[in-house]
Amino acid sequence: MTTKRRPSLKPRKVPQQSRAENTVTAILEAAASILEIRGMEGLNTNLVAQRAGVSVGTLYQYFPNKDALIVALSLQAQAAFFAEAEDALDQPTGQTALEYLISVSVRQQLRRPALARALDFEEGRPAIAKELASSQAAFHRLMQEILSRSDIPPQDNIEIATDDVLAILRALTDAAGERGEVRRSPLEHRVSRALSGYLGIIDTPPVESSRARSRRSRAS
Amino acid sequence: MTTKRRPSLKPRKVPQQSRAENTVTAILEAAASILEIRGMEGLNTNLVAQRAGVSVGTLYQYFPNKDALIVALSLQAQAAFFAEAEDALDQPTGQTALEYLISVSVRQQLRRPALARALDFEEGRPAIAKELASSQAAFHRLMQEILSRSDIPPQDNIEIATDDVLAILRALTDAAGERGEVRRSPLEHRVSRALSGYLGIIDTPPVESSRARSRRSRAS
Amino acid sequence: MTTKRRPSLKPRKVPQQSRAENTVTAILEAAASILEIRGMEGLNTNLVAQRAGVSVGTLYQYFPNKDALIVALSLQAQAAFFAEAEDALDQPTGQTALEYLISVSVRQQLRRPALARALDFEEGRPAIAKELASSQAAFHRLMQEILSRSDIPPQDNIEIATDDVLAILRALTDAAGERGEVRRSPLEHRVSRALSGYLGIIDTPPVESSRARSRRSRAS
Amino acid sequence: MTTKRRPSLKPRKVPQQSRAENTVTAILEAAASILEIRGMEGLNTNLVAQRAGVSVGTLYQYFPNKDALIVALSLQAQAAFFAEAEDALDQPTGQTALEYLISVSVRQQLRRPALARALDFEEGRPAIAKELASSQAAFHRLMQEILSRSDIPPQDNIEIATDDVLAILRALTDAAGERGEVRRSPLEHRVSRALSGYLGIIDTPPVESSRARSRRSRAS
DNA sequence: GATGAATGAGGATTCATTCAT
DNA sequence: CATGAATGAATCCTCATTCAT
Repeated sequence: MTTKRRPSLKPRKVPQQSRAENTVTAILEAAASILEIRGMEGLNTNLVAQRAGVSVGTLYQYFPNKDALIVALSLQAQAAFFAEAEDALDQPTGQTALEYLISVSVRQQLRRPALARALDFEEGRPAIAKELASSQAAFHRLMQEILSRSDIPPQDNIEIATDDVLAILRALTDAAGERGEVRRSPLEHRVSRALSGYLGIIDTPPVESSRARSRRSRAS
Repeated sequence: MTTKRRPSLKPRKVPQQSRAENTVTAILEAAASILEIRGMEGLNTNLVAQRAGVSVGTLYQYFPNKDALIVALSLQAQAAFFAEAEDALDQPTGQTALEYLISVSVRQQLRRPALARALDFEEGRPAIAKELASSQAAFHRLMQEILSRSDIPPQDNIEIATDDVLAILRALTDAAGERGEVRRSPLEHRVSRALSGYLGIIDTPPVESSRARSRRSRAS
Repeated sequence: MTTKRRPSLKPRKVPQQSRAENTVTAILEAAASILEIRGMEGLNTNLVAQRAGVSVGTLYQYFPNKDALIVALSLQAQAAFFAEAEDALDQPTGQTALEYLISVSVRQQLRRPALARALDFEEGRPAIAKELASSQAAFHRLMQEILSRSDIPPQDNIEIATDDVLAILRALTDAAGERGEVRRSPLEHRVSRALSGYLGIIDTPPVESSRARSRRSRAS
Repeated sequence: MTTKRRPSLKPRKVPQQSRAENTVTAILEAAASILEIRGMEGLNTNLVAQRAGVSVGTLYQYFPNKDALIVALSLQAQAAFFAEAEDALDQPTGQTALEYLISVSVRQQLRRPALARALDFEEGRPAIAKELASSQAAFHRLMQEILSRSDIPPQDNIEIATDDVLAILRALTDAAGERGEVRRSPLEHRVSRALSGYLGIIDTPPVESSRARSRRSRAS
């Protein structure tokens, strides 16, 4: 007992041998799959270790506590997302960049929808959010940069707009995942419409008709 | 239009507060305030009982288990919401009905934002969701009825659209609550824009001014 | 996890029903006997609960953690000691008061020597010492008051002298307990000699005999 | 008198530091400093290894278990003490020998007071005491030899007297260390008074001045 | 009905120690 | 010999729930 400093949620030690790397991977995958199937309430460190084929002690060599598992999983997902998402900046216009981002988000979310939802959920917990702050900020910056492009109507409060856009993105993809949707394109459209409306992007008439047409045909 | 006036699902007001009624109220309020301040992890039945000034035994007299507390709290919030929300059906058009609903949602959410968020969060848990299914369905029906009005563009899949609209509504109000926003009007605008975009509602310029007027009067 | 305040070591709740009082007594006695026989390393909350014939949960109703058990045990011992020790102040002279105190200490220590030693030991741990500070201070004051009597040579630094006297008292009684001594009188003599020497008290020959006599009668 | 000069029980100095020797030294020093700063509860083999810059495996190469670390540390301290303490036997009288021993003890204790206290503490644990028995016995013999000198009043029970003298010595030096005292001379006086009193040594007034003188010269 | 004492399964975490490389 | 990854028994502690009074 005595004094107990609040343990950081960062990984405790970096694996230095390859077998250790495997161990970490196995632990994370075990945690992911439990989270997916049983949710946070079914997640306990002993089970994770068992499923990963290691002892609890080993788990704790790499993760200081249970929350650190969630953090690591989130970070992993975010890194995967970011790797693809950054390319959005190469898009010529804000609108295409936004579409790109939507597409990436949707793709990621529908890969392991249940996991993604569970993580979205957990990321809301203060203890976790705190740890992910910097990573989240990177997202925020990326999105904000896109929203600041000249072809996107200027927003009253860019910070809030960014937050909201991300919230809508998450809400719709989570809902789709929960529903068991698997087709990406319809979801992308719906997100796109909500965001366009939110941001005040007018569907330019000429473009609109052609795009709408193609959408209609694709949607069938 | 379609429907006129149906009996609400929940009593509009609680009858003369009997002793038992008082106890239940005290317990729920204790649970609510704990949920608000410490979140779900800080909520435990012993603490709730203590804060409510009753014994745990008494708590279990009224609530069969912990989840029942959450369910009751949600139900209570939903009843309060529904009491106001039903009037949306009296609105002449789908658009005004939607605006009305947005307004009610925002108002409710900003009353006790932290509590509302916590409940939104918990309602996602299967165990809870199951209990709330019928109440949620009522919402869903209400919203769907509005979205089916003739002045709102027909949606490809009305079920999904309804879900999505509710998801967006929740996402934006939760985000606002988390941010500490207190002014309703800006939030209502933002939600309105997102939903209009999602639903394909074109903001007809002339209508806009009249809408703004009505909104102002409602906001008083 | 989240935030974890350092729990106080004070009893968690005061028993309000008589059976609860019995429970607390049983827990403390169980802890005492384990401490006596197996020492601190053999002491664990599950074992204490089992030996007390209650569940762990019950133990934790009354003691916030393991250390709180030690604290309670120490406090109990100190209270017992104090009850007798205070009468030392009624003695006419500092020297007789000191003798009186020695006698009380020796008697207490030899009642349950192993327990007393274990507690003396644990009281040294910062976490415990902190909690006992005020109780210890009372001792300190009592002793200091005695050492300040006119028939005891003035000490260079009364604080240090008090500390030292207590340390010697404890050291010799602990050593005696460890050795398995059971006779009080020889131990009292030895302590008395050490303290007299430390304090610079000259054993006035005539007085000595009378003191010896009185001691003998008290010892019966 | 009785004994002249016997070979010390421990090598006076460690031979040429081989690599293994260095490792052992590093481990012990790491353990010592942890013990000093965090006490026994902060001491764990993994930490010791890390602080010593070696792997746990290596630590276990040299020390069969954790207690062996404590034992080694104690043995080391006792060897250092003994190296100086033996010379006490060269003193002409029992009283000067005792003074000499007090002086050595005080000096040792005040070098690393926190460590010394922690070790004194641990040495009380049966598991440790058992291992140290023979080394402790050497102390005991040394002290007993001194107490048996003709200028020291004969004790009722020489075994007990020896024990008690050592206990007082330890108690007062530990208390001083805890208090943060750094000056040796006042502490030596206090110990000396307590022991003289205990042993029945009369402070012969004329002798007193000469003793003070000799003490001063030693203290330089 | 109310009380609050008691329960005990469940889960987090530590750390001495072993062992494959 | 050294390394550091892995082990898992041991312990602490929580909290939903039950039950005697």
